[in-house]
Amino acid sequence: MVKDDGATIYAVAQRAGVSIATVSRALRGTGPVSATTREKVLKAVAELRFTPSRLGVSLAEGRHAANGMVLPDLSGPYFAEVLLGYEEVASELGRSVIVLSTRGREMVNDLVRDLAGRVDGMVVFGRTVEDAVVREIIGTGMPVVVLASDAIDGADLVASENVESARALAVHLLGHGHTRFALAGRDDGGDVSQRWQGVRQALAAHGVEAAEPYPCEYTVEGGQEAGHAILRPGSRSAARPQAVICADDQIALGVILAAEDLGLAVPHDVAVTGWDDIMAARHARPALTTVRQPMRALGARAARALDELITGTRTTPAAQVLPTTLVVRASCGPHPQTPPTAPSSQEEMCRDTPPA
Amino acid sequence: MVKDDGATIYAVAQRAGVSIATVSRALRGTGPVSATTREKVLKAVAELRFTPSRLGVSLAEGRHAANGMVLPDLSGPYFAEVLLGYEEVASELGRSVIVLSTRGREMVNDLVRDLAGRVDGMVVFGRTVEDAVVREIIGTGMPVVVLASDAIDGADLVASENVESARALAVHLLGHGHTRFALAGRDDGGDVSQRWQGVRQALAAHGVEAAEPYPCEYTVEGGQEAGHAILRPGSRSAARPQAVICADDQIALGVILAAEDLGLAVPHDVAVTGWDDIMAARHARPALTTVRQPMRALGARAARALDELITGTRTTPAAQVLPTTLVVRASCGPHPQTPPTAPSSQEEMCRDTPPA
DNA sequence: TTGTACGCGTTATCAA
DNA sequence: TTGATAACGCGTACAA
Repeated sequence: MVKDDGATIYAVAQRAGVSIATVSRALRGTGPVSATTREKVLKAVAELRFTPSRLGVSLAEGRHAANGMVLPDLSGPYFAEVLLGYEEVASELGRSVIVLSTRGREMVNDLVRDLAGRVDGMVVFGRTVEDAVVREIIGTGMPVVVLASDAIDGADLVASENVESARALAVHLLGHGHTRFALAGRDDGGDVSQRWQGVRQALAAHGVEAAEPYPCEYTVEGGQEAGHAILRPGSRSAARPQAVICADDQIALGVILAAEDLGLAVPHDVAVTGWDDIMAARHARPALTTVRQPMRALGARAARALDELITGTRTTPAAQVLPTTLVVRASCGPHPQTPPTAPSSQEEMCRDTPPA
Repeated sequence: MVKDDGATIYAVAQRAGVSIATVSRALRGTGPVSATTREKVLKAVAELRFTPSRLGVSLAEGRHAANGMVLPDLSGPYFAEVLLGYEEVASELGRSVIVLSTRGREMVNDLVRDLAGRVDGMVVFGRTVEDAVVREIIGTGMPVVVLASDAIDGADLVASENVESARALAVHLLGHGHTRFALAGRDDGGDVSQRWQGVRQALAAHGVEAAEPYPCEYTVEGGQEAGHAILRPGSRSAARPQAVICADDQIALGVILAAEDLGLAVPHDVAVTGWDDIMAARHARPALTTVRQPMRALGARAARALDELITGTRTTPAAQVLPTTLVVRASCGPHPQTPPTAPSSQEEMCRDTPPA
């Protein structure tokens, strides 16, 4: 019965003394129905608590009215916020959202293929599924939007700007006089790759070279581990780095924890920066200097782009890159040009207001 | 075409020179098929890149192989973590997850009814949908698990313990010598009601009475607003409260912000506590004393309970209440019995390790 | 071991 | 204005 109300359109038709075609027309207003007949139908519908079976509708209409989203993980604020923006718009557009988290799951390919069978289009976070599988799905004609990654042929891309803001971050740190840098966060070949690239370019332009990124996970624990490895006396390089640039805020929080463990003061002994501007970044002490991503907007944009592709409003793939904001707080060091007593004056590029 | 590969089971049957019944049997192993025939079928399947239409399968099988989750919001770590635990288990059980966030949406009832047509069962967070609608859905025979709320007849309940831990929290604060308490967070008639109830009981047992909870939203901004209202000189009561117990961590972070705004030191001038133990709670300064909820476990338990109901393993509704942990950190005041130089010794009931 | 035919619940076309 | 009927794509008794 696929748990509906049990009542089918046939039951309604019988009860109203009409044909199923008339019931359908009366209900969706797709064709002429006399007032009298409509009355009878609606009455029968009410009495039987009839709700059209979603399965039947989808089969006949040839669409699911549902979108998918494939993300690597739901822990941490970043993906949840993107999903939030996505669901909000998708729902507004009359589409349900099916989520698939691939975190450490096997059979991801099969799960994604199954998902593809349930939706009219899907958003795929970069680095969650093999490119080959994404291409395969695109090949079936299904609209796909790739999120926070490099473009894939035939799919839309929605990402936030990485290289420029990474440069700006690095330049800001150079302005503090730092010359020994460490990077924390596994190079994922996607978003983070671009960040490291931007950082390296900016540093190189000033004759500074950073060590290879420490390949940790994007979690607080991963950051803590990285922090120990990077900051422990004589661990990786001769001299302890003066600044640790982290691939995301969670790593940065972990690095700060590690610094505490080692008796180092942030930012006095070592500067630490993050990326994303999650809630904890603002409330941590020292508050995190970071790069704010428009997380909800990413999801919302992806939802709209996907809708265009599905409805056929647009047929050629497009790419949109959303701007980010450097948020300077305390963790990168004192900003002498302003009195340290006024906390809000620690912000340079952006006031420390909550994200819109 | 509902965007599959386009190839239907008929095409496969024709190509393999067999009937669709044989194709179906060969593919799902539900009946005898000769090795030779199977070969032919698989060959045709591969050549045509055939994937059974999910719609057809669902229609024929009479099930969606999908579960729903209705939550009020996806912002903030709490709901995302619960969803994570839910999706993880559901996926493991071969079920997709459709999410519906009701945050400030109209037509919630219709959206929930639509969701009901897409799934074999659903988890509903308390206070997201009118009880009448939930009952209506239960009335259709659909398995429902209510999350973090009061029980509803005919539905399972999964919640975390509130009253006892609220008592413990209040008692701990009383132990600090505080006698003037304020509560921040709108009484929602569900989870939070229970917390306020527990707090009040414990305080009353010591002859202390708390003011009415300040009815703010469960966000940092809401907490900040509440903090100002509560802590501003001469605002609500004659004497400023010595402790502000907040309905969740985000509110608590906001209250701390407000205290800073007003030039008050936490915990010296005022103690602040939260609830949930989100990531930011641990990294805030002062670190938040809070009550840790097993967020992922809540989602995971709900998924398993729902599965039991769907598969019929269990037919009578059940309720499970998961234990919580009081996590004592710095925001509730100094703990003189231990040297303040050892940060980890600030924990009484629970070491400040990351949640499992 | 294989094939036929029906059921699942709609929408939509076409004839009346 | 209405009704019969053909899709839509599959699973599966039942017959062969």
